[in-house]
Amino acid sequence: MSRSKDDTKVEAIYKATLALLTEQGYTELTMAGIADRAQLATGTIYTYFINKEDLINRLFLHLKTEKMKDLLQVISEEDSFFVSFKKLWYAYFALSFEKSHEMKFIEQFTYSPLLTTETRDKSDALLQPLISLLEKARQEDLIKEIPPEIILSHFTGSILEVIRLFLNKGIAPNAETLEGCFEMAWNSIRR
Amino acid sequence: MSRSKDDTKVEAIYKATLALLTEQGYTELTMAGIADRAQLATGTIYTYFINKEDLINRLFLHLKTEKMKDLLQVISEEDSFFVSFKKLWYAYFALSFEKSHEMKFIEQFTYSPLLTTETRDKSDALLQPLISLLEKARQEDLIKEIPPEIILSHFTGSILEVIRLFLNKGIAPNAETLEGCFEMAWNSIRR
DNA sequence: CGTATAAATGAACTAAAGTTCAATTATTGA
DNA sequence: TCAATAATTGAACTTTAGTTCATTTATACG
Repeated sequence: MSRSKDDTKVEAIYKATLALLTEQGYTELTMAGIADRAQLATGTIYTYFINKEDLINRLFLHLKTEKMKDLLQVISEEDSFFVSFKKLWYAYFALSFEKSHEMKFIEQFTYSPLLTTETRDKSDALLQPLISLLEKARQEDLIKEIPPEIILSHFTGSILEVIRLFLNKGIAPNAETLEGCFEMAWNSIRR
Repeated sequence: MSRSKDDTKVEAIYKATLALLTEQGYTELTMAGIADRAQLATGTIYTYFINKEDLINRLFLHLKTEKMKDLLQVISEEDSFFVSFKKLWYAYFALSFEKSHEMKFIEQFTYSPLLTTETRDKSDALLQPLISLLEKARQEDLIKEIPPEIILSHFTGSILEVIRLFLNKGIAPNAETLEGCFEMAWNSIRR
């Protein structure tokens, strides 16, 4: 079996897992169900994943990696810090709506005991580009003197929680509200 | 059996559930384990709770109610909005450290599919005093023109995420960092 | 006291889900 | 073409956990 075929199966399993998880939640997520949805036999999953835990951990890293890639794509070296920040903030918001299932999955498992410490470490490492961006801004005295990790948590926390609120109510924010939210974010770190 | 005895048992079950959940996570949380920890027979739990789902839902509401009571205790009518806000913010932070297990439980289930819509509605209703406080500040033009629910999400999100960071690293923030975090919060909503 | 009511017990029942593996099918490359 | 290797299948196995209920124990009260 060729490399690309492997990826197809893995992708199908990922897709099925994500779909079932967002439709029914973790308690209802069964290996049989995943296999069924991915149009495979139950046993086939075990050719690609050690067990259910391995599947969840690898899917988590896969989605988080994709998310960070999507996010970092919107900024370029020439941009000022403010422009980068604004672009990233809006991209994060837009992404959360476009890929709400993926985002919900990441959220749901970020602090779940199902993730191994290895997954958690790898996941943290993905944030490095954002940490660096904040560190540079700190050196240039553009933002407050607070550890970048804390600033980052402050943001991801606030953005995600607001997004959860919208997703929960099944509505999208209007441009005005969105701008208001961005201002809250910017004012919280600007010097 | 008298009323107070009932409460003792229910409390014991709550306590055992919380302990096991924070020690091992939901997947390892069994009714037998809870009973064992609470020094009861498995069947006894079913005298007080319909089933596992009911137990989780009621424990969630119980903890959330307690948390809100603790929080609202720190403010009084005479306080200015800024003072109320600052008191609440610091109280929230302190509470999260003192009762980190309770907070982690609330967090873990806030967006979990295990909660019924009824629980979710009752839980939302508990936030009403805080919503009112923000609405009043809005009318007095002390804060930005953003829906109070969004402001509230923005806060709980950012505070909790920063707290998670500290709890995860096993460290407590120093006074300086704490003050910095509070300023971030205040600056994000002040007019 | 003694009877009625309620609570507690924990072994047994039931159901379900993760995992395995012998048999089958597909792919590879000489 | 055809053996060797790899992938797929899905029924069977195993384990585990939620729930029930007949029995025992405790409590309430006339």
